[in-house]
Amino acid sequence: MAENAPRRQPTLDEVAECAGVSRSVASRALNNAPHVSRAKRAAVERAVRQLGYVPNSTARALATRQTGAAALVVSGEDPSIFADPFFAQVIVGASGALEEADLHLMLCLAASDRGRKRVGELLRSKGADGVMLMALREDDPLIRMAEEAEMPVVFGGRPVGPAPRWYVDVDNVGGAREATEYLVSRGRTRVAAICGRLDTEAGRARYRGYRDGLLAAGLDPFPPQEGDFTEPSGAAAMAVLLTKHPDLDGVFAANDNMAAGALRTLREAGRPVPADVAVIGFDDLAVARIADPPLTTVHQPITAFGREMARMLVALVNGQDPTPLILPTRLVTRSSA
Amino acid sequence: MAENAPRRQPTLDEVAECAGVSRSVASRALNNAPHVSRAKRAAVERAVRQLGYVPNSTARALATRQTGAAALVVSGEDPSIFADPFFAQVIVGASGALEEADLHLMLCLAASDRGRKRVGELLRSKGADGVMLMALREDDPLIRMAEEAEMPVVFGGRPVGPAPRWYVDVDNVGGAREATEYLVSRGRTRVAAICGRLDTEAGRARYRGYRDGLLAAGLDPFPPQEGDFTEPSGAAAMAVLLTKHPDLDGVFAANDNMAAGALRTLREAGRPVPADVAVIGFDDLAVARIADPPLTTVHQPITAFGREMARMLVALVNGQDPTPLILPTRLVTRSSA
DNA sequence: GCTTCCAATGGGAGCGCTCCCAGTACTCAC
DNA sequence: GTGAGTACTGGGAGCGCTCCCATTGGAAGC
Repeated sequence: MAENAPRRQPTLDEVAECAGVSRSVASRALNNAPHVSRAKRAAVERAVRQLGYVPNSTARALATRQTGAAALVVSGEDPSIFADPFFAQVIVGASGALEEADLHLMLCLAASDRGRKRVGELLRSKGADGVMLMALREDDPLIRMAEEAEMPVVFGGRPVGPAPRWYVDVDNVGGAREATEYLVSRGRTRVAAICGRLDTEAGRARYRGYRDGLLAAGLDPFPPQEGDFTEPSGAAAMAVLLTKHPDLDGVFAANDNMAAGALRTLREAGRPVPADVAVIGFDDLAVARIADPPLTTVHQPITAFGREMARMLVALVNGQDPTPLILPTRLVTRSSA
Repeated sequence: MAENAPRRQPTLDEVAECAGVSRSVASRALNNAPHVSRAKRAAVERAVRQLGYVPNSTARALATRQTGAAALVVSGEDPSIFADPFFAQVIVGASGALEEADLHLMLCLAASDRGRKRVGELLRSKGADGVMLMALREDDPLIRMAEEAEMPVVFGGRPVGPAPRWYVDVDNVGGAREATEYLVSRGRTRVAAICGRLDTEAGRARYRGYRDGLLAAGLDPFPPQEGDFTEPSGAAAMAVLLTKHPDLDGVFAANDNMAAGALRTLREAGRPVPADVAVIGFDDLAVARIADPPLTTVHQPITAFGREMARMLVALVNGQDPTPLILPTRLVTRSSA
């Protein structure tokens, strides 16, 4: 009669019985722990194979107080922020590093009150062993949540305000400065900036780098023309700049999406790039290569960024105390500047 | 002395004690179950607030045999497949639907033997309540794993071979056919195809649609020029086509990435688009709008695709038996054709 | 031959929650 | 006043695993 019952997954007890050992021995054998004789170890392995046993991860999690999962939280005011290919690359890197540590990846788009509330509960209910936080804005409620969670937290990109204990970031200031200096070195003197959201640290830092670069060359920085890191916002910002400063001859955009938008606006306005206006981006996403003309841009190692963030979290979960990391950028010259 | 101990999260027992009720009553109150007096319900709520109690999700999962998580598995031979912005949009949709059902999202890039093995273990160890499978190739080992997992499985896009019981797909044949017919209606008579991987159902179906469209118009289909859905592969395929069939006047690319690549090759070859060669894509990703000229393409509702996939899985998890779903496509005309 | 020591063993107590079920108290109809 | 019915209540048995610890038996040392 049990024959037709929906066959449950076998349990450790059944494996132990089948192997003629106690549950303890079976458990130790399974976890490659010492104090198991060769013979019994073999017997357990046989039983595992015979019964098709796989340990129940939930039960294990309860007993060990470790879930075997890490959460990657992407903040934002609406989920479409995640459509930026930047995040996909981060995930590729993070996923690889987590795989090495045998952790699963939980992805949380915290882009609504509901979403943020769920993240809070995930953290407080010990639903993951640690968290990676990205795309935080100034006074982001997630910052508090993370602090209150008694759980390792790694910031992917410093938040606005005091630097957290553990983070991975990119040299935003340096990269932006290098880009601007490059523009200047190519003879541009009226270089405007399409900057990213100024309620993010990346947005601010890149504008600072731009400003530093111009000041160092004795040129006047333009006031920030703010976009939100999307292509349309870049196109719009470029249009405004063209009206306000028709004589500009260079543009630093705080990311490639906005640079692509700027390119579009310039094309529509009949301002040839780079002959008339030089454009430079930031990120070195696929769009930089596809754009017409191909974008000169500040490359940042996005996959490495994700990887290092995950590695830092793994270290934290293992009780270590890693140090913050700032990844270098590098200028990639193509045709737009 | 307990004062200085690292304060553990309070447990249900402590909440119960603090509220002066039994654990059972506290549990019922927490889950809004019946058979709890107003007074005790209030007492429990007060205790919860006072102690800052949050139920431990692992313990709950063990007791209920439900993890509260759904896995999204992206197959592929290397993780970079995930860099395709297509997946990000799917995730936005899926994430929203899962949020409604209060499920968390586990993301698995099964792009190595190790990765696939981990997915297998996730499924068999009951690490999630259900799975969504995407980007499967012919004879993909994940198909078997999914079958063997005693867990709801939804396919995002039919796999090559017999249709699974539950899937969400897009009308690939119809969309490709409409695109091709559009090209023909605009007077193109020598229309080539840059098709996607032919070991995926989407790749095959779109080629079929292309072929059907040409045959219906009494024109000869070109043999498939295969790419792998990436921009460089599209550029390469276009180069080959240009050599083999210099007289072509239209190209149907099986996705926007490859269409963008084709555009690049055509530009470099000095073949104006669409004057000389008309190009049409598939997906309607951001790149289609950014491309120069902006791509005419087959729009598919990607976010809805993700959402419906997740909803189907939720229905399955709730014991319902949803029916497969095929989403419509729609031609979006811009300038490339 | 008798301690000493240690690898191997298995019983049992959790981990923190849900849920069955027996028991209690109370209302209401007759 | 009695019995049936009903809304609460809390004890206890799991869910499937890990891990502490007391126990055992054989090898090693004298």
